[in-house]
Amino acid sequence: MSRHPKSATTGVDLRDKLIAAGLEPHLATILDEMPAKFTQVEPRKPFREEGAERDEVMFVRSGLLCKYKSDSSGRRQIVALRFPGEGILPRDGLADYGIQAILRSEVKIGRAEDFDPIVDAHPAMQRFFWKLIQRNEAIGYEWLVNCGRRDSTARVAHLLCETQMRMHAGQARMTNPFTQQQIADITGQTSVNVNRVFADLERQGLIKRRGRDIQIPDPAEFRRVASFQPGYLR
Amino acid sequence: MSRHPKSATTGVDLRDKLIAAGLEPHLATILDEMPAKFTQVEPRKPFREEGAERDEVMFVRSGLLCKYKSDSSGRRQIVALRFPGEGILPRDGLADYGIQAILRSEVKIGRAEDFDPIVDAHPAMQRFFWKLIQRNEAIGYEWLVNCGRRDSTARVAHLLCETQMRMHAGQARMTNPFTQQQIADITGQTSVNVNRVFADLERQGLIKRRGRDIQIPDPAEFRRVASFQPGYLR
DNA sequence: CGGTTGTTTGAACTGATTCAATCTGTGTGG
DNA sequence: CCACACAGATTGAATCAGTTCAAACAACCG
Repeated sequence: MSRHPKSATTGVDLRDKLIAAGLEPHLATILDEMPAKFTQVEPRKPFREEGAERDEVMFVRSGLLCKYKSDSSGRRQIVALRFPGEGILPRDGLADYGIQAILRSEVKIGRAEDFDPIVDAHPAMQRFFWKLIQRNEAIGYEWLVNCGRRDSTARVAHLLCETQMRMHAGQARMTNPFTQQQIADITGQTSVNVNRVFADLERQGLIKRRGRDIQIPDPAEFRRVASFQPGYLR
Repeated sequence: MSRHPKSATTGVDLRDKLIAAGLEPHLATILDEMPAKFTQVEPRKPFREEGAERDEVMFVRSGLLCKYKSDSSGRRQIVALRFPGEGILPRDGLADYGIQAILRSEVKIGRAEDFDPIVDAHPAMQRFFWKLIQRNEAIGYEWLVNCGRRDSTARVAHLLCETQMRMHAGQARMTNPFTQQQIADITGQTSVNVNRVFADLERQGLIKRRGRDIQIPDPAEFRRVASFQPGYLR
């Protein structure tokens, strides 16, 4: 099975992406022309640490980033994902989470001091980011339900469904971008158990695997098992 | 043991609270004078349902509100709390969560159509709410770590520590506003187990209980057990 | 080829759930 | 003031889902 899948995700044009998400074209242009640099972020290497200054805006052009926190006992929890077209807004003060790449990613990084005045000057842009924040909030709530109330099978299946949507993949197949350890870090389990869940899902005929490629013969049934209701992704 | 503690939480002056949280006085006044009505919200009664329109701003004056979601199997997860002085911002479209009172609460409710123009007109107010949103985001991330990575004892202890801070109580004692069922709904457990955790904590001398009143003989040790780092609350 | 990362499997263990029963305050109506 | 209903807390026993530890295996990379 392929262990290191090529970053299959195609790079997106950020400006188009922002427009598709509802931002007016002329505002998207302003954002696009904001001084910024594109950076390659490698998986498994430290990128932004917990407790560091976070005075940057970041937009993911390709790949996949995660925000993570570590408990005092060192156990890691991934608390959010950022797919291509999504971003991480600056916050003042020290960030309580770190950032890492799940797949090799291209990230556009701008400074808060350039970003903030732009947003201040355009109420429409404000409203736009407001909505994005609310979407992220809704996803966070859904993750809490996932961790707190669903069994391990549903947790993994739900993550796959959400990932599928956020990658804009079809419902019948997808390429799983995560290692089993990362799925464990997202769903609050151990990698050993995630492995068993995958085996179970396959045994039940809910998925077929070929390396990281996953076929879903009956998407409706799969979503039922995952108790996945895509509404929260808007 | 007292079963129905009087809503011990004192009502706060919302304007003062907003100023204390960093909003400039003249902006606080504007918000304060926004058309709005005060409502009594009773615990355990439905207040705002999942999937309903959510075109209101709400500020908690006294008591305690929660946002909750239900899984398809009907299991309930509380995904956020709102203490006095905190608020719930409007979102466009249907909300994916319901709202209920944990304690009898007084809530100031305004319409989004009154609130939005005010925020649009004042970048400083924008920045203010931006920060509040980021605080809520940080709390959400911490809850994910709590549910995903800590054992049941730490989960309950952590919730108590956070509650203590957000209620502005001292570190050596507090009045627990939750039923054990609600703690279970927050920490992703069953009420039976929460009960056992409380018994354990007491047996270990980490807390002393008298009804809903909790004494914490050694706050530093308690926070260690909870792996509570208050930084995320700012 | 050797090193590294990720996946798979087994066996033993344990923390938490489930189900069911009991107990204890509180408030209500007679 | 008592009887009753009710919400919430407590406890026990059986069960089970998920962890832990350890080892083996597979795929890719330089």
